[in-house]
Amino acid sequence: MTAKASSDANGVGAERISDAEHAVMEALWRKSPQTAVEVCDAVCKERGWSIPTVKTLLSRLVNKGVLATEPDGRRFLYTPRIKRSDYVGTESKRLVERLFGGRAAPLFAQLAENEALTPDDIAEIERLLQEMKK
Amino acid sequence: MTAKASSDANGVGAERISDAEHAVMEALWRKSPQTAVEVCDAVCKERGWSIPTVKTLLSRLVNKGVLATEPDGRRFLYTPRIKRSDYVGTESKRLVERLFGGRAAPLFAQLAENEALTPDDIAEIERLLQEMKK
DNA sequence: GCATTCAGATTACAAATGTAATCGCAAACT
DNA sequence: AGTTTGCGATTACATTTGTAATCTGAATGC
Repeated sequence: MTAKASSDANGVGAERISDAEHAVMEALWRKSPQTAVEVCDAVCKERGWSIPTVKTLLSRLVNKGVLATEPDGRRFLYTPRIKRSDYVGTESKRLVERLFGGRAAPLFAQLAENEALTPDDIAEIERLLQEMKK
Repeated sequence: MTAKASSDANGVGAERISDAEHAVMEALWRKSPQTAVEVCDAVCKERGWSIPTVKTLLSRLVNKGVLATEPDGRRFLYTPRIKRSDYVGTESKRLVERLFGGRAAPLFAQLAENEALTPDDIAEIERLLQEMKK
C-alpha cells in the first residue's frame, strides 16, 4: 500500500471536511470523546439525521484522518485529531484567499458594509487592535 | 411547470456556486460580457481546463440563474446577474455563521492570531473603524 | 448455550461537482 | 450550393456528499 490517507505535509487533517461532516466535528470539538450515539444525540435532532447517517459521517471522518477512535467495550469513542482552531484558521484563510485576494482588510470592510458587525464586535476588534500594538 | 430555477425570495442567485464555477464567475466579474472562449483564455491556463469544461461551467451557471446570456452573432456573451459584492457578502456571512457563531470579532481574532493580518490590513481596519464611528 | 441486540462495516443510491467528449446545427468559406 | 468549422446543447463518467438500509459478528440476557 502506498502510505496514503490521514496525514500530509502539514500534519494531520488536509482532507477537506464537508458541511455535514463539519456538524459532526463541531459536536466532538464541543465534547470528546463521544460515542456515535452521543454524537447523534447532539446533532441528529437539529439536522434531521438518523443514527446511520451519523455513523457514515464518523467513518468518513476517520478515513480522512481527522478523527481518532478508541475502543470502549463493544463500541468506539471518537476524538478529533485536529484542533478546531486549526480547522477554523485554515477555512478562514481559504475564504480570505478566494474572495479577497488574501487580504483581510477587504473582508472586514465587507462585513462592515453588510451590517454584519455588531457594536460589540466593533468594540472587541478595537480592543484586539490595541492589544496587538503593544 | 413549477416556476422553479433562477430566482428566489432574495432575488437572483440563491443557488450555491461551486469552486470551479466560482473561478468562472471571477473572470466575468473582472470583465463582462465575455464569450466562452474569452473566459477560457482568462482561466483555462491557470486551472488546467479545456474549453469544454468552461462551457459546462457556463451552462451550469446559466441554469443556476447567476449568469445572463446575450446572443452575439453565432455565439453568446455571458454576464453576471449577481454582483460580486453580494456574493462575497453572502459567502463571508456564511463562514462567520458556520465557524464563529455569527460573530465577526472571533474571526478577526483568528486572523490576527494566524498572522493573516498584514500591517497594512491593520492600518486599513483601523481607518475603517474610525470611519464607522463618525 | 442460544437467541437477541446492538456496534461498526459494507453496500446503496441520488444529487452535485469536476472534467470532458460528442452531437447537431447554423454561419462562413470556396 | 456544398463543405467545413465553430458554436451551444447533450451526454458521459468518476468522485464527493448527503442520507440511509442492510449485514455481520460479538456481547448480553435468559
